[in-house]
Amino acid sequence: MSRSTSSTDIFQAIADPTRRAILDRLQHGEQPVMQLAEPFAMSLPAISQHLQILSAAGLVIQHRSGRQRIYRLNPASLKPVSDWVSQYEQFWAAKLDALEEYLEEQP
Amino acid sequence: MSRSTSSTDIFQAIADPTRRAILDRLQHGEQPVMQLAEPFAMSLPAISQHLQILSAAGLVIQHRSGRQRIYRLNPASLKPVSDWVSQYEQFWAAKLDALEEYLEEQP
DNA sequence: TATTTAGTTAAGCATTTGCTTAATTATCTC
DNA sequence: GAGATAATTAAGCAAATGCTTAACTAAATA
Repeated sequence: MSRSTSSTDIFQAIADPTRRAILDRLQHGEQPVMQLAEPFAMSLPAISQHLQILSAAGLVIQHRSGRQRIYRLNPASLKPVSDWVSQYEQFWAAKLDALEEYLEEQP
Repeated sequence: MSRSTSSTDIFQAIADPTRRAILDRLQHGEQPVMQLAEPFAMSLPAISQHLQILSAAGLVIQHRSGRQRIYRLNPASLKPVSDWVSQYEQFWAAKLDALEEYLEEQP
């Protein structure tokens, strides 16, 4: 069965909590795999696999430095998610506006 | 093996393209299941299961009207996603600012 | 009351996912 | 060159996921 989800789907990539945690860590600057893996209770290959998925989605960029692989955040690739969710922000903002208006009309 | 992903995880809920499409459709107003299912090339139980996942994540709210189940968007429950992604918006905004500055400094 | 309509629940199945350990590649250091 | 270090690739496995069809529940209608 082949569902339409491409393997580089961004929404799929950020669905996993470990991968989001990796991205969060990368906010404090680029890091080699060893250092990235440090807080997680799983094997290095597991982290490596997560990094491949993040790479495929364009969320991280990699370069080599000696025998280390340095991973860096590529935050602009989150734009599709940002755009998608901002549609709904309007919805709840509209709701809050309506509440404000109502409160102001009260004596 | 029990991964830490709770069954009501919002990021997991919006990872599936069909579920995002359902949410998108609900932007135009609340709808019964039949109507929601109409554009999708899958069985009604499949849609029903997707709606259960969206419900569990708090993304939709349901009420009954006769024999119909009316589903309505609950957009505020997307806030965790919005908050998470907005951290990264700062990153790419900062990058664009830096680019602007650079361009202004050019002769 | 019998039937149709709207939807869910149950059971089953193939694929995908997230991990593991073992083997491999590449670089650095002695 | 022989190890040690950093990381990936390969193979395999249990659990989760996204569907399916069949059976069920509940409300409307003839």
